[in-house]
Amino acid sequence: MATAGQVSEPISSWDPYTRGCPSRDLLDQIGSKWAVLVLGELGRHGACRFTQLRQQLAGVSEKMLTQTLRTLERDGIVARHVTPSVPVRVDYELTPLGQSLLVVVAQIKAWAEANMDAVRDARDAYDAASD
Amino acid sequence: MATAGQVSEPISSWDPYTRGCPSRDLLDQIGSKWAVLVLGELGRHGACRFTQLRQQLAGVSEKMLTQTLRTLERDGIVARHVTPSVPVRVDYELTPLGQSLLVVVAQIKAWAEANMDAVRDARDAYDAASD
DNA sequence: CGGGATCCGCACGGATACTG
DNA sequence: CAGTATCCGTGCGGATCCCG
Repeated sequence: MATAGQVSEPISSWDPYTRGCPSRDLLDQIGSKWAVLVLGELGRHGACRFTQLRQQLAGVSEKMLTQTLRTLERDGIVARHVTPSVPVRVDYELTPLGQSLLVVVAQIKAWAEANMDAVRDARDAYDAASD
Repeated sequence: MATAGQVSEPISSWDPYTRGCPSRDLLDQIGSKWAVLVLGELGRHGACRFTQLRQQLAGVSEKMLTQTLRTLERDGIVARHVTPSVPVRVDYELTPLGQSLLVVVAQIKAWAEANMDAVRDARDAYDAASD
């Protein structure tokens, strides 16, 4: 902050270490389980339909998928395209903003997959020491 | 499940798109708000004490900080060093595994900070259209 | 087909008080 | 100082029914 002359410049000092900073909630949103998986799927597949996503994210409830998509849409991360056919067709795809997020989010997913074994070993060791 | 004969094959096919896969919960853990902030702080500062972390993560409750640290410790991401002095001194620091995670996790935090403005604009536009 | 609405259990997450 | 223990509200998250 403190940079002078921000007449219409919204400062951008969004520090999530500050109490009540909105970037903290954004952090939680984009790091959430379902958001990461939705992002990843849309990144691979391009546009996807609701049911298609629902099947890929095995075990997700309709409610959570809808909620996740709504939030991502509201945040400008995914775009929602409605085709007014007889059975309505809805497609979701990443916005440019969403694609930039995908890059970083894909790495967390990759890390989780790659290091699951190491984490599992650490857990076993920890639990064994607790006895 | 249902795949017969997983005798001693550690496979490492930890696909979070699969229902019930443990990597899904790991994904949630490491992407959580407090975990990201703890990782970031330990990454900058090196070893930190409990109270120090508590002050940096403004607004975190003791319970959540303890819980976060415990989980990260169990997963082998942070190490807990106890110095048996009269007032007990406890320091937390990143393990090598934790440092590898820090690299990817720092990017989400950076993304959230960098794109908070764009997200806020998108939200305003979305909310305005909802009227 | 793609949700919106609703009910509900339960675990998350905060506040407080107490202990080694 | 660094937790643990406890109480408790809120909202997550699943299940179900129904509508456009």
